[in-house]
Amino acid sequence: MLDKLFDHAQIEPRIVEKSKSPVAQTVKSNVKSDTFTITLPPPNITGSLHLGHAFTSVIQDILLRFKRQHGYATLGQPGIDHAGIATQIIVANQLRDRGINWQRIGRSNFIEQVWAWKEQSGGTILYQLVRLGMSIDLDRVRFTMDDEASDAVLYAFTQLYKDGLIYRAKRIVNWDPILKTAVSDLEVSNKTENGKMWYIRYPMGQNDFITIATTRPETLFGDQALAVHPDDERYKHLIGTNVRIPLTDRVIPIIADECSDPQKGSGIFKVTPAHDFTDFDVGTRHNLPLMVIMDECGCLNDEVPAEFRHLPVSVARDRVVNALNEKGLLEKTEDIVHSVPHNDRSGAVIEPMVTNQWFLETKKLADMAIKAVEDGHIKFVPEHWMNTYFEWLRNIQPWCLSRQIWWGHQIPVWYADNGKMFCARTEEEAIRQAAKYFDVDVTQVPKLTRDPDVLDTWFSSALWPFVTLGWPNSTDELNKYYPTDVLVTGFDIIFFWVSRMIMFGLYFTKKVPFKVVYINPLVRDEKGQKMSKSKGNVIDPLHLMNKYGTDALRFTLATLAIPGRDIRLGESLVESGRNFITKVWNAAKFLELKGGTFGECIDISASSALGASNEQGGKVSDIVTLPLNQWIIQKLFDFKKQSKSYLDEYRIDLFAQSIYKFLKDTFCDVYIESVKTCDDEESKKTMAAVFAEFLKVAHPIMPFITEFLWNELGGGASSSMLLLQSWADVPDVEATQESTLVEYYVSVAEEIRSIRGIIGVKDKLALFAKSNANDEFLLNNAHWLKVLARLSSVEIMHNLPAEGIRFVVQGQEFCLKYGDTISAEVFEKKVQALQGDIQRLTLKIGNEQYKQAKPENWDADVELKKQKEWELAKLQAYTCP
RNA sequence: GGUCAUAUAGCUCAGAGGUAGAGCACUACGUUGACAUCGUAGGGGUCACAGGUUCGAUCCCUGUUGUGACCACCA
Repeated sequence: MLDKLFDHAQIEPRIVEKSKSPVAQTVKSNVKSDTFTITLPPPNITGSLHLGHAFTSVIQDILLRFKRQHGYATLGQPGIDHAGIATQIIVANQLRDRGINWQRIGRSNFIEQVWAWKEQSGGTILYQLVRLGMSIDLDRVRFTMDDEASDAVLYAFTQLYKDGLIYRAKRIVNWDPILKTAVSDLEVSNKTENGKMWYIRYPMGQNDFITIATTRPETLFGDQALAVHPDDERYKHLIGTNVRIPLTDRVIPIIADECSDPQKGSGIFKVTPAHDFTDFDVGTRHNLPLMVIMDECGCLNDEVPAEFRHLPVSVARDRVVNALNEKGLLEKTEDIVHSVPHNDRSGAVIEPMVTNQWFLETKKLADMAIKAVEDGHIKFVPEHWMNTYFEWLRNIQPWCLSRQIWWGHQIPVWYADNGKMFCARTEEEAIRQAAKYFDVDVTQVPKLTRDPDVLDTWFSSALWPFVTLGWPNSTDELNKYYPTDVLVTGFDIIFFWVSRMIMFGLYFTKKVPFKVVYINPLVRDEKGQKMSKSKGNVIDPLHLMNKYGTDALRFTLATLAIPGRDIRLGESLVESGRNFITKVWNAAKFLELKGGTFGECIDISASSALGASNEQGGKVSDIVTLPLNQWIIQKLFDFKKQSKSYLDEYRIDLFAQSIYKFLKDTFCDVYIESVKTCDDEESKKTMAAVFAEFLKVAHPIMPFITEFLWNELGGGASSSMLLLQSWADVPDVEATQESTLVEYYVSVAEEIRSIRGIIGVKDKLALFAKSNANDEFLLNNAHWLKVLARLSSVEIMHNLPAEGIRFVVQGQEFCLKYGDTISAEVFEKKVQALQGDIQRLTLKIGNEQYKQAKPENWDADVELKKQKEWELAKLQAYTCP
């Protein structure tokens, strides 16, 4: 006996436990050659489950379960990411809180601390994902810094180095003076701030000067030139002459460069190649020296006059401005609003600075990646995200790979004292290379020093889809599961991750890493705000799961998986999701009450009699005789077909909707209500069969309740778990006459209900139907029509009574008798509605071109108009009290 | 400055070239063989605006406006 409500807290853990082995098994299975693979985006080891994870995960799991049910060898590859900078910050802060300075304990001690922390907290999120119903095998969890992944990273790096795509260069990068590392331009976000524009006079000759505008006066010590536009009449004559940098004795030239915009500022700009991105390019064009005037902490260094040395930028700026002012070299100051680059993670103001870094030449890789999508080898869902992808790749810059932090994959390059580099997967190999280079025995090689930098976290992430399957070794798994099928992720990491996986996938494996990129919407709060800890509007998925059940949360998220639109999630939505789960539960209770079980039900699977006869144009009447049962089975087939096609198109939202509609509108509202009037075996068995099929279809979205009911109502007795039950085969059957008539009388019932609303009568009504070819059917099926339409009796007549409300459905006349009266108001309303319809139809029918363009539609409209006119006439014939 | 998305009921959002839909909220009624975490019914929309294509546009095209996001620039 089922309880009053579904007790998710009790049942969910049991189902999780029970599912482990079959989930793991389906990965190993070699029965079927078809595979389906999703590499789960590895969450950070610092992470805990938030709604964004929950949402992405549910979408992935729905796809995984759907495919697994259909017999695919299904792999959802789990893993976690070492998240270089993010993790280093967290562990450093933890040490600080314990009174330990992370820099002082040294690199190897620090890394030991991170590993310890990883062991302790890493992976919690994976258990949370399993609670969410993710059908993944935790024995397969990989880590982006495990031994295999590390080897793969070294392999990839050395390969790219050998191919000449990786190089070390002194170039301008985004420098974070707090973390003391380079960061990628993707990690930099610009914040709009109030600032000032200073107009500074650069002395020229004896008494003359030239004015330039800048927001960064403290960088003037690094200036190498002033630039004007070659066609700017105001300054043309100055090109080639010199000016003196204020506060110094250094003299720099005035140069001509196209990129100077006469409209901006004073039309002249100072060129500081070592500390500004555009200036770097100008400097390169004009062979200007790179003079770095800052240290790694963002303080001015010894290149500047003594009084400004070792000052942080902000302090130095004020001092420089004051000094300029005192010397009369500050012309004016303007308040402006401008954007300033920040690092989100550390909060630091980014200083563009020239440093030695490792770069990856990306142009060729990007071209390959662009082509793969252009040629349709990779599809984006929704498609428009392609544009974002293309836009970035077409303007791609070299990828700065190196980070000056400790936690990560250390760059596999060793230096000899003379600066010679040896790139190798191991130190031994580097020594061998050095021995060859120095032409000495390996034991005689001078001391080599390994590059202290580590790789950008996304380097290892970019290899993830194939590293998790054993690459660079040619493993069975790699051959079987790669390329993977779908990548589900957020639009915010299209640049960081998606495009880089595609580049590396194509480069290293010569194959696309995945065939479809499903970009899922961003989860926001009820007001449309981005959820964030600082705003305090974060909804904890664990809270929702505890309160409403995991199935409720999954169902709710699924209904919201609308492509191309951010979703707003409030608790009330999950509540209505929970209500639907309860509805499923209650339908099961009714089936149980009726004595229906899955062990004894009509076999409507593909192998059944229907399936066999289907080849000869089988009909549902071959397996059930009662019209109601034929009808519901036909509805079920439609539902299954529709559901599958929605999932094939990644319309998870419509899939959820079709589950909702079938269960509620079709199965509960019509079928269960009608079947209450039937006490025969066939109906019981049909109901059981249809509900069993429903559970199969609904399973990917609500695995817990469906699995439980499957077992509870006898499905588990004869076979394995629901998660392995296929609902793939849907026979293509023609509607039987009986089921068509059921459909028809259901619509008659709907019409009666709406009339009842109009006349405002609640009592049971007597229905008279004009005799026609369906008389016998109507008599035999009046029992359920009476329930659906709340009728006291159904009678067939050749001449309908003169009194009562007349209506027509598809040409058949009906009359409803009632004791009450119609109020003048509702009567008038109905008349107006009919008149409006008739007027609209008259106009439409009068359109000669319409008649010619769509004759079938036109005929239907003519018929419809006749009916409406008839109905109106009957209504008006009725004397309104 | 560039790109993309988006505008439909009080709210959150589906939708199709030919009568505008759901859920929530609201109103009324209701415990009739599962279900009050419910049922039955109801009110409520110039489908942002302006052009164009079409016999017909809320839907397709163009433009405008609002909103959101991303990229770039920022002397």
